[in-house]
Amino acid sequence: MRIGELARLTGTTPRALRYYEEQGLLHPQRRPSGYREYAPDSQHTVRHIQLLLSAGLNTATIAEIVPCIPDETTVLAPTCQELLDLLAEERDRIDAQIAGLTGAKDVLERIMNTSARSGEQGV
DNA sequence: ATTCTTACA
DNA sequence: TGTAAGTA
Repeated sequence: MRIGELARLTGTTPRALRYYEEQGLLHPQRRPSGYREYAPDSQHTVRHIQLLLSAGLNTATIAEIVPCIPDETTVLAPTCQELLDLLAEERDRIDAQIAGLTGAKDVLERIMNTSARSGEQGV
């Protein structure tokens, strides 16, 4: 199938699919016309990419994960140990972000509580 | 009508 | 990521 159909089937845009390819996430064949030719199962690959993207992983990391997925039917069945290690790192990264955001939120709340008592000098 | 590449108010 | 331009 060509880029337009794959985009329609996966709810993305041709633009995004070309970007994925540029990032080494997809490797469609080329027709003599120069048009990209996608395998029918690339549809599942794109879904996996979108899932990982929504988890906040960057394209470089996703490029390492995608080849670890056996059949395109499975929903990210962690096969290789490599994949599990990468996911563990991402989990830690997210925990770190949560800690950072929680800290930022606390700062704002302290400022708000101070301002609430009008007149006092905040922070 | 679609896709391709390149480039950017 | 959208979009415009100029092709194939």
